[in-house]
Amino acid sequence: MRRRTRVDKFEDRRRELADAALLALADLGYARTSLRTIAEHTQFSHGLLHYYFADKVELITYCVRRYKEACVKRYEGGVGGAATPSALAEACADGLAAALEEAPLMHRLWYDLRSQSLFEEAFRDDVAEIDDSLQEMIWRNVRAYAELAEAEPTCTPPEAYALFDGLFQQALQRHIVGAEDALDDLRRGVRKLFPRLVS
Amino acid sequence: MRRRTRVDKFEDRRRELADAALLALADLGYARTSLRTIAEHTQFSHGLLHYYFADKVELITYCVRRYKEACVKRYEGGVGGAATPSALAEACADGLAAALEEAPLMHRLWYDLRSQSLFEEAFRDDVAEIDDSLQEMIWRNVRAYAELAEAEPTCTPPEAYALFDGLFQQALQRHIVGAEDALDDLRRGVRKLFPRLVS
DNA sequence: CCGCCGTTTGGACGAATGTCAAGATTTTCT
DNA sequence: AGAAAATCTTGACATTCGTCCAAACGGCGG
Repeated sequence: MRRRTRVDKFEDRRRELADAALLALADLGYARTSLRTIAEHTQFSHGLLHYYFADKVELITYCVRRYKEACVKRYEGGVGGAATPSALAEACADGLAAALEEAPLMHRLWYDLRSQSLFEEAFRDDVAEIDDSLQEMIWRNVRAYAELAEAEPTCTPPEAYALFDGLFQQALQRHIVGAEDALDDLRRGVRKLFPRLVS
Repeated sequence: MRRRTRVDKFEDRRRELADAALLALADLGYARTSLRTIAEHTQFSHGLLHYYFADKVELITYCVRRYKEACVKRYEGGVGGAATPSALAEACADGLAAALEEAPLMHRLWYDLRSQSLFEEAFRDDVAEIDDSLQEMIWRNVRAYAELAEAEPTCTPPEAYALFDGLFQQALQRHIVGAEDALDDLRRGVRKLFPRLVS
């Protein structure tokens, strides 16, 4: 009982600090975010970060894992109630576009961290896990589309994920620089992609 | 005449320093590359960098432009002598896979810089230019494929680029972490993508 | 040979960084 | 209430960063 509350409080504060760190990272990007700027996004001083995290790498990796939690929670609902193939494609397209519109800075951070993981091995495992769960999410949709269309997928799960991710990343780029048709183009591109991936 | 040689020497040295900087950036990534580490990749001292470049941003942007030069030069040749659609697709697939295998660290740097451009506005214009030329390169191939197949492209140039880029980026990720089938999967993915993009 | 001018060096600067520890403060338990 | 444990602040440290500058180097025309 007592032990429970103690570790729980500790973990709660870790989460709180990580969430603040994620906001700072989303604002400035990995390269420009220091521990002190992270602390400025909280109500605490910078020294506290080293009470809850051994060093900067542990903090960042914890942030990445936390981001992943929110990510899979968001997408695991999936698009269940679609009766026709095109309805499913449209629902998926709207979902991706909504995700982009809702939190573009978080997705920008995701691509930043994924790039960083190619240089910093400490991030690779967590980033790979997130990539896997995103790939699963995409594949569930492709498989569901194929079933509704009474066809078979003509691509592998990594292939499908790469294609969808390419569309999403480009849309994010254009959305961030202010292109107003980025979201619509993303929706259109996603809708058109589904039929290209089944027999 | 004399003036020519002076400015030429100046520009030559700028190029030389930028090339060394690109090697350092490819090694360490943007976030971890300082002016002193760049200087260590040259035969000169760190002070010299400020003789040839006003500040770090100007150096990096110059590097990005220089990278672009090499990029477009490499791809502008294109795949001219293909008689059948599948031959063209295979040539393009081999070209992209070869580019990845030949200089994976440079491509890693490209994706790093593209991510940075989402945070640092100073890089955006140069990055956008490179993206445009890559998009053109992809579109030339898609159009050529459509002609050989006596069909019409069913996608826009940005769409095509996004899809190819998604495949390439994933292949790069997997290649860098040591996946041995990354190159083969990239070739297969590219070959299969062409027929999906024409009527 | 000297003096000039473009080049290069190496050190210095202030600011910012990650890390750490000692002390102050708050919470918790008896 | 008082002791013990936790949480948090504060200031300091050694480095490293981008930037700047005075001095030294080197080739070339006079």
